[in-house]
Amino acid sequence: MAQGVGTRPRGAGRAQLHETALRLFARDGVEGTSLQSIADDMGVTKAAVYYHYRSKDDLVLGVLAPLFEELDALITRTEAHRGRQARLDEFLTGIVGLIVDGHSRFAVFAGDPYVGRLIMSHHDLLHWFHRIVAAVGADTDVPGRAALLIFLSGMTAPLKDAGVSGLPTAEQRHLLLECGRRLLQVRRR
Amino acid sequence: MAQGVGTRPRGAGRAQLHETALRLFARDGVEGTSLQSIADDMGVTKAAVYYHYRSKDDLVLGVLAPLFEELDALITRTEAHRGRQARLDEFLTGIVGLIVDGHSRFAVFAGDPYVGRLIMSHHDLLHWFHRIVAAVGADTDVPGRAALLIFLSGMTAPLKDAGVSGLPTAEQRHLLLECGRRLLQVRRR
DNA sequence: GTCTATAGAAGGATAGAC
DNA sequence: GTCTATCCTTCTATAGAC
Repeated sequence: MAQGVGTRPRGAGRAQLHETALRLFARDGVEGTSLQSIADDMGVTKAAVYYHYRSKDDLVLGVLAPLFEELDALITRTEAHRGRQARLDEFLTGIVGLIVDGHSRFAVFAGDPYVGRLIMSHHDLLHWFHRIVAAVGADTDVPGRAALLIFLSGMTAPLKDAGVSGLPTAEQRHLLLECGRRLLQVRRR
Repeated sequence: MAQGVGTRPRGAGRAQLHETALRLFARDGVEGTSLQSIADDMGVTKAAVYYHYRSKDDLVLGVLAPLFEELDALITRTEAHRGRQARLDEFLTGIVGLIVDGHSRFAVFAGDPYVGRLIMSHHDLLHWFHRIVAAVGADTDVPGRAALLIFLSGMTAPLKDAGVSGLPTAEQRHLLLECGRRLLQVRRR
């Protein structure tokens, strides 16, 4: 069956490259991972990597691309709800799912200094963040924004803990969701 | 006045080196900061940096050293309290203080992949984490540990937000403390 | 689609003059 | 305490054979 644009079968090598690169990025950081080490891990040479992407930056963006799409869809879904509580719930559920099932893509996205700078100059991370902030109604509310930031940037940490990563993913989701709800619950003065 | 061990005045250059290195580490990540760029920023040469530290790893540890001492003191102080609630309170207040007043030392410590690996092989980060976990009584409690991890690793994010970093430090402390309390409050089933 | 070979830049680190 | 000069390694990236 034809599966997309063009006739060329878009290599299985590409999928393996994504998988390998993501794993090393998550473990050693993007700047701590050379194209050489990726190639070594795959048992090929650097030049084989350059066949798929013409620069390291491109590779990083390529690896993160699926996350960008899912993030975009989640925000759109969130914006469709009415009422802050409903939006918060949709967003939290969705983002927790992305993190637990995302094979550490989110950790690389949110935790790596190199990625931060890269995104800032390509996709504009700020645009997404503003949409998120507005979608959950935290744009006029400094404490709310602070809580959201803590959650977004801290959320991936428990998954590296042995006691948590050993749990079934359903429980991981539940655990993170609990934390998110506790942290982001609106407070009346 | 004699001020410490030895006769040599432990240069003012060293203090400036610490300040510069910390600023660049926080902005670009440790691996994204070359000794060359540090030297350039200070208006000296690489060799001048090597006078103070014999390797980059040593420089990183030197820059973080004050944090290690403060962290150690805080944990000891926390362990002295009786009752989980009192310990949690002492710890939260202390750690928030370290982060707000620490000139981004904690951000580099907790957020940089390079530092993670470095500490693992020198000071043993795990030892500290276990002491922290035990001190606030989260060692047998997986959800509690997850919440603690989210807080410790996410806590520095709001301070990079313009709306938060513009506040007086007293309010920043209050804001973070609120989030910590909400997140770490013990839940009965 | 994968390889060898190599260019060219940048990084960490050292020796020794001033 | 800071400099110049240099070494060695590693990195990104390209050219061109198979």
